[in-house]
Amino acid sequence: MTAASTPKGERRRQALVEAAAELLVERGFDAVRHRAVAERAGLPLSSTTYYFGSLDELVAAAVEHHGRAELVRGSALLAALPTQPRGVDAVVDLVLDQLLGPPAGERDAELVLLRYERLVATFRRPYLRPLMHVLGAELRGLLLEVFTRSGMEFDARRVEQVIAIVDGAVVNALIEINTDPRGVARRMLHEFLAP
Amino acid sequence: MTAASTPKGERRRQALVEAAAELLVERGFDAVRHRAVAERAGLPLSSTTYYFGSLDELVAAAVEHHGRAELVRGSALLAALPTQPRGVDAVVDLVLDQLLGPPAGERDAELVLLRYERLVATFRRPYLRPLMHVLGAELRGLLLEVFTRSGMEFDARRVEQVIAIVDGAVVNALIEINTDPRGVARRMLHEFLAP
Amino acid sequence: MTAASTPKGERRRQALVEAAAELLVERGFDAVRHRAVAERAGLPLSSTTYYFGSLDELVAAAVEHHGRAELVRGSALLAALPTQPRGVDAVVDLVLDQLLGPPAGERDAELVLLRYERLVATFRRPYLRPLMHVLGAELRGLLLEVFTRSGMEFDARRVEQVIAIVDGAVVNALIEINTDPRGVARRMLHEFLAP
Amino acid sequence: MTAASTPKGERRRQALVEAAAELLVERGFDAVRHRAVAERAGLPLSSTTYYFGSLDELVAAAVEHHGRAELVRGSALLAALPTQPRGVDAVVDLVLDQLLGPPAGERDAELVLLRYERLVATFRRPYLRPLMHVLGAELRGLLLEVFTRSGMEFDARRVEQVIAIVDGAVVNALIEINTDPRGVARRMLHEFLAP
DNA sequence: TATGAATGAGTCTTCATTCAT
DNA sequence: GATGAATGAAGACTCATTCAT
Repeated sequence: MTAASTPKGERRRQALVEAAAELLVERGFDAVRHRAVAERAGLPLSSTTYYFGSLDELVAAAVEHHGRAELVRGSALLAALPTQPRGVDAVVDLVLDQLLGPPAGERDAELVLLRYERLVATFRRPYLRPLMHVLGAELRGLLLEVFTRSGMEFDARRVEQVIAIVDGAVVNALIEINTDPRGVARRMLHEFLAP
Repeated sequence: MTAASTPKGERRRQALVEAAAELLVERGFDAVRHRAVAERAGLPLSSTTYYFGSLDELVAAAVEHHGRAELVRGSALLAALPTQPRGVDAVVDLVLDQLLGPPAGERDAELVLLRYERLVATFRRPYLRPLMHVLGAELRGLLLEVFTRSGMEFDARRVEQVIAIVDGAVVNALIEINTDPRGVARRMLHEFLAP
Repeated sequence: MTAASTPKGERRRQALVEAAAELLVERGFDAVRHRAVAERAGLPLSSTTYYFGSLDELVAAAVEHHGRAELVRGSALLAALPTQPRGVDAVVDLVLDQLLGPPAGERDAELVLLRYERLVATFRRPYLRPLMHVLGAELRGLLLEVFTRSGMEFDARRVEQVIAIVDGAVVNALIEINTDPRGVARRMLHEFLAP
Repeated sequence: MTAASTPKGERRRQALVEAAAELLVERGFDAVRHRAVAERAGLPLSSTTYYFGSLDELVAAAVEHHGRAELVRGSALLAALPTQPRGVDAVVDLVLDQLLGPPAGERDAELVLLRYERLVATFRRPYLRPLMHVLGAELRGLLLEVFTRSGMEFDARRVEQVIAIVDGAVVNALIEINTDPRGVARRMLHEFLAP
């Protein structure tokens, strides 16, 4: 159903979005240029402006691409999560899974970074705001459910605190040479939830 | 002693740094360009490459300029702070003064934003790392002293939590339209310190 | 009979011509582009190349559209004009009605401008020449009749002088800020006819 | 004194202006593009934006180049003109020399055309207005002097009529295949001055 | 008969950096 | 020590036209 039934135009558009999304993680917002995207997608330069009215649109699509993928993954994790009381250690990891994505791998740091780059970048790119709000709301929903299924009665305010702790920890860890944002956040969140 | 005894070269260098620093707050890292800096400083274009080996050096100088200014201000606040027990409300404000700068008006958000833009930007600009570390260490020292003088026995770990709470709150507030990062951080920090 | 009996193709073609004609007055020859025309007509982009072999054809059609409309209006004015001796003042106005169109308000200048833009543009657009000749001949016929019905025995040469005076006056008035080509032409023509 | 003492930068700037001016006569306003100008001048593309802040500036310089050259030529003719009574025939030719430039040669028509293209183009290019006013004023001064030295007491109004007659005649002649604007204007002006 | 898709060529402009003086 | 001059590479975006369907 993918290759066969997806209209060709839609496939090319998708290829551009993916190319842009890759550049976004690898080299940041500044790297998402018409030329770079087209080359990576193996498509002519003008296809970028054909499928996207402006570079901003393409950037937004790339941000959304990542955001959606993260939410899909988060939802999947949640769907597989039985409702049962859990200890702090377990909950902390579930929270990090939702907030920072999969535990590790090659580009762990880059992928985590992107979550904060886009937050900060939104300030100077108002066109990202609506998208970021939607993404943020869905993430919070997921997180709330994680707590619920773990037997913890957290309200929205408490969830917000958890998010703040994790994000604050990560943002400050970003300047380390061999940064381990996940590790730092885990420690901090653990202390917070089990003082 | 300043104008008279400072060598001309040093003065011009400083003018460039200040111009770059202004651009940095106003329009972000991308706005720090040779041309823009030189024009704002009222100096010839090539003075930028004459005094700074590359644009990165200039960016680093601008970041340092802001960082140092913040620390100077923070130190001054601290110097004027009598040692005496304080309630949570008072401490929260002192912390925010150190972490986010003066309560401010006009460009409050921009100035706060810069603190996070540079944190996040450091990941892709390794040359900023040493500087950011020094700056961070000094800030933490200031913060620790604030707690000490307020009769609170916080250790480094606790300070780190406070920083995380504030930074996490702010970073998430950055996507709001009429963002009030300071207000959000105040609420969150208050809940954290006086649950 | 118009909407009902006009074949669909012919109607769409006409819509394109009208869109092009609008762009032509509003923003000049350069503004007549496939995209702009199609968008304004609310038709698909490729309909422009489908109904017109090239952009030039479309431009020519737009020029003709205006030229014909002016002649139709001029003929109507003439048809309503009783044969009777007239003073210079009255004749001057009748001439201006024919040469510059209705006294107008809002876009007076733009509409007048077009008459000269197309004259000048014809030099570099040979494909407009035959059309411009036909249009010019008909206009001269109208003008001659105006004089005749006003009791003035002007020959073709005299008509040519009148045209020159008006056109020369207008063309020179085009560089004024709040240009009043009609006013300028009226004064000049008056002096010419009643020295 | 030309090549030797003219600073190099000024020479290159001049080369660009001349290239632009050539394109302007040969192919009209639309042909004055960065690429085309740079290529014709044998200079790198970016030299065009180095010497001229925008394409408009370059276009204006090209227009001024022609305008000034015409005035210089007109002044020279005038300087060589003894004060003495002249017949209509002679005066007509002197007027045409001033208004249309040298009698003939290769690109006669193109050069004449430019005088009207720029008049008409000014309407949609407001930045040309001041320049066109200055040029126009100087031309009128020249013309007035021509009449004075020929023993004709023309006032500004009469001069304006003469200009209108010539310009109107030319503008209408521009649509002819083998256009002879000078000839047409001569006949018309003659009739006007010696009816 | 129509049109959506597509693109190569070109538009103006910006910029970091080099270099001769 | 200082800078005006210069430019290759790249930036976002536009457009007439072609073509498969």
